[in-house]
Amino acid sequence: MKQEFDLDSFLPYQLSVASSRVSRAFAERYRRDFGLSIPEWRVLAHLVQAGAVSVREIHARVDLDKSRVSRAAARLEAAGHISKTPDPQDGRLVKLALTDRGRALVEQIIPVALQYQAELEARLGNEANSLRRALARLEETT
Amino acid sequence: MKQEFDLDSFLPYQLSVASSRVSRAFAERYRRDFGLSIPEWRVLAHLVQAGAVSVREIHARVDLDKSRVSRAAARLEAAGHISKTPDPQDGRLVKLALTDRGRALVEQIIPVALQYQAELEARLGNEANSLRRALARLEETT
DNA sequence: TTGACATCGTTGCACGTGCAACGATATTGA
DNA sequence: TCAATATCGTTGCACGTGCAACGATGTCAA
Repeated sequence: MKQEFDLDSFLPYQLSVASSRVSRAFAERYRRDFGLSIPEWRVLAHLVQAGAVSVREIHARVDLDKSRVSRAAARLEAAGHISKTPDPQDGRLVKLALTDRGRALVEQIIPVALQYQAELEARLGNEANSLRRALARLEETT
Repeated sequence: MKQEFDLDSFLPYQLSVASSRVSRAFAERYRRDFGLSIPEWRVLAHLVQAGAVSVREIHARVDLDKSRVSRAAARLEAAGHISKTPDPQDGRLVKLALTDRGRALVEQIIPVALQYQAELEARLGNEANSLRRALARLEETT
């Protein structure tokens, strides 16, 4: 039997290509405007909604290896965007929290992020909600 | 005004997480069973449907930087899965082609790939086609 | 109390990647 | 004809990442 296989219609490939293009474009935007990498942006975005939180928690919630979180946090601290303080209850934990400067930065980025999302949704048209549903389904069944 | 932002419902983030999980799981499968990386798999998959083809062409068609294609091709040649021959018409081009051994390998991988895709589609249920449509829409509007 | 084990965050290391530069070859235009 | 320019594939390099190992701290059971 003849082997038929079309990479272009292979779902994992389509997903990977779409994702890397979207990420690259978005990453370029906030790298240029704010000097941030993707892990740094994820850490900030989580802190703004979760308050003071440990590296471990971010690692678990945001799909980043703990070493990535650790290094992102180190850079963010060096830039004055977050503070790192040992947890008084549990000396193993390090609490990360936004500084005022960091919060101001995040509040600049969020509108840019939302606008980029809106551009994506405009490109997707009525498929936008389908995409969200499908991705949510994948998330649930992991 | 209070800033509201939920990373979990941010589309680029959802897309990135879903994609990296799918890719990681799939990559692990054919790394373990066949010793292949993602770029190598893409090169093989393209060769099986396109015949003898240049590095440049694969680079353009398969969303891989040409250095990645070049290195993947070097490894595949070392493993005896493809041949690299200079194009007689244009000395700058290198034609890549599957060897018999490479073709036999690809014919082993394809069923595994299709099965993994089927598992994904099973998880997605009736959202599978939505996802395909949405990804196609993103592809078109790039 | 204390020893074994678990968890946290950091770090060393190997590796893959993106990007730019390079030599080699082709093409183009004067 | 030949100099300028473009294209192709490879490679050097800097950098980010995943993984494992580590020291420090905490937990738990004997």
